[in-house]
Amino acid sequence: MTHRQVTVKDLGRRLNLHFTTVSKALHDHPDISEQTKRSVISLAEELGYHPNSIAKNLKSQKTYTLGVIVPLIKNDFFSAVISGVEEVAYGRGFNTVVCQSNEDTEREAIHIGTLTSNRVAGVLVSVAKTTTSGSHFRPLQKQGIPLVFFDRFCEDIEADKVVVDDYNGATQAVHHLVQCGYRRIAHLAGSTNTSIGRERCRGYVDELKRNGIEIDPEMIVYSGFGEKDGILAFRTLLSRDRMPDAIFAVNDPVAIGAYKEIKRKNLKIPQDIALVGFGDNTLSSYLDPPLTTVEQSPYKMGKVAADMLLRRIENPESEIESEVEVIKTKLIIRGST
Amino acid sequence: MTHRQVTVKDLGRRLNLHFTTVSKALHDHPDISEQTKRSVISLAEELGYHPNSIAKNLKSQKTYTLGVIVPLIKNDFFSAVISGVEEVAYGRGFNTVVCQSNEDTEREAIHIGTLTSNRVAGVLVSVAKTTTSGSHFRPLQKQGIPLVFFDRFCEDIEADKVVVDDYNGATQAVHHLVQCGYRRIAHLAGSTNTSIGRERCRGYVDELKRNGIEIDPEMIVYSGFGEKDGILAFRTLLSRDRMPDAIFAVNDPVAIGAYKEIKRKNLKIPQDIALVGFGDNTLSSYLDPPLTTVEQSPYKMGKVAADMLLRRIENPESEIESEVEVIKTKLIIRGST
DNA sequence: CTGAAAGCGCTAACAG
DNA sequence: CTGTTAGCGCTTTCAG
Repeated sequence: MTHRQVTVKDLGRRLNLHFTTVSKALHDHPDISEQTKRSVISLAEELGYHPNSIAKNLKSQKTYTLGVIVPLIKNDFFSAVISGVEEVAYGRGFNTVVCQSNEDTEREAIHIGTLTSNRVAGVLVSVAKTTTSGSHFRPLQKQGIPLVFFDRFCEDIEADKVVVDDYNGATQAVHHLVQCGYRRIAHLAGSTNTSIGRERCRGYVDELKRNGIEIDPEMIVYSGFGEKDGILAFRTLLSRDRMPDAIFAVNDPVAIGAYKEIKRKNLKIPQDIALVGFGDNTLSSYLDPPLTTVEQSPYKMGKVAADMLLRRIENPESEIESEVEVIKTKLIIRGST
Repeated sequence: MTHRQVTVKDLGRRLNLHFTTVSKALHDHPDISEQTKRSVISLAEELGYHPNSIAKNLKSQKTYTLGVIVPLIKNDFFSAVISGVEEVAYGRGFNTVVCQSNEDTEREAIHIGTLTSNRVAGVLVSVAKTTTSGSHFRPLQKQGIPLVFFDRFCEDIEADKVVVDDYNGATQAVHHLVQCGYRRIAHLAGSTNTSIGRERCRGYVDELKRNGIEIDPEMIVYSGFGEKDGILAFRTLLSRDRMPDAIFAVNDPVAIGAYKEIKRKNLKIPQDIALVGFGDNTLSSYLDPPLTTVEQSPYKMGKVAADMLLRRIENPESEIESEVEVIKTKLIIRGST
């Protein structure tokens, strides 16, 4: 049953041809007679011959594989990015190998190692939360394997990036709240040691100022990026002096945490308190009322990132400075405001 | 900048050692003196040497890569499966290459082709909806590459499978409704040309019978698997003579469609009508009331499938009949019943 | 203890 | 038109 893999030699043996002749025939080389080509090709089909890409890659010192490392595949955002990456990779004849770091820097490093060993053509990474230094990405660069960060990146590594326009997304969200007449707008900020947290907070602050609304430090609660963080952050907010009339949350999970807590306190959204998220997670549109949020287009982000990477792969010598692509956001207005 | 990749020969040249000696040193071969080993290893680290897996694989005729083909990566269920696969693959030293078929048989076949060419160690597939014949999986089997189907499979291909226990999941759901005192239980069935649809419907019917409840054909509506199908199916149900007091939907999207429609008609869940889904989609727990549903454990399914595949890979000669693993379901009781 | 030689499957330059 | 040869980077005998 388990037939050994068919090779050009096998084909040659059966046809009394040298295996190199077979190889040329399969590549439609002009040297070879139509006659021979036909017989080779038909035998190849009959035996289910598939050229060994490993040998080919070894010879050519090239490979048609992209590596992707994400914190967690089973995640709305990242799986959509991967979908986008696979889509353009497939279209350009590349395969995609997917690795998850589980937010663990060491595991990230190990993945970089095996991807390097496998001589992937390029690597896409969204770094683990715990990753501070990017030194484990150096091997890639040493081997001349191009690297593109998406969404989360390392400051200390010079590489292409694709990021969401966090700042403008935040201003859009806050602008909308102001338009709706809210004035006491709170911000459930993520942790500000990530660029995402910093930029969204900056957008919030600037947009309030731009509208002549004073910044009240009491109205900013620093938390994490999860639903639980949202719950806790909202409680903290309530424990302070003055009630907000609207909340801009750093992302949808945090907004959803706040949402749950608001409902639990029997407050009405948006009458008592309006709520805006960031990310347009699938379930945000299913809440009651559905959540106003900022669209991040992860699928598009994956496509853009893969595209950048492939450009690098196809122009290996270009000493172009690293570039940053910014994915435009779009405000999605729903019932929560 | 773009340094050529470092090889054993490079190391050898720098140390005045033959490259085979270097190779042995790196593999901690007893032949080699500690002295030499140390110098080799330290130079390897210094130069950022990473063994070329391609060459290694070519030599050994082995590869440490699993291929996964799913209809769409950007999908709750499949991305969770992939997550599970990657998890166990990683733990056993394997990489995972992910391909999406976009529910297109031809694209599925192309993926099979490149995976075959890349001599992946094994392949996991959930087949595209449009796939009827499985003949494009033959090349794999011809090359002796093991294949495991998960969730969706081809009847005409002899291969290992991992499937959800649809029948018992359905009986659990219906049993629960009966326990709660509902008697007029409707079923929004999917299309019954899939095993999923058939088995869940069979479970529904049998469980009613087992409880002495007569089957009323008016209470079964055949639809598809999407939210829209749920909406339409519920309307159909209402247009018929008698109102159900509970609904068992073939999956969560259909249940959610019904849910929306029920709310639109100003009926109360579960007072006027109870609702059970199947699949435990993320958003089901966020509905108000949250949806009672049957857990499918896609993450676990991924793990089990990868495990089966790796077992085949590690025992290539075992002529064991193909096996079927059934993932047990679990009823998750929430507010909708 | 270290080196030489062969070969994994393929391609490409060169001979016949 | 077809065959020979060499080599991609590595491991694995087998000699020294």
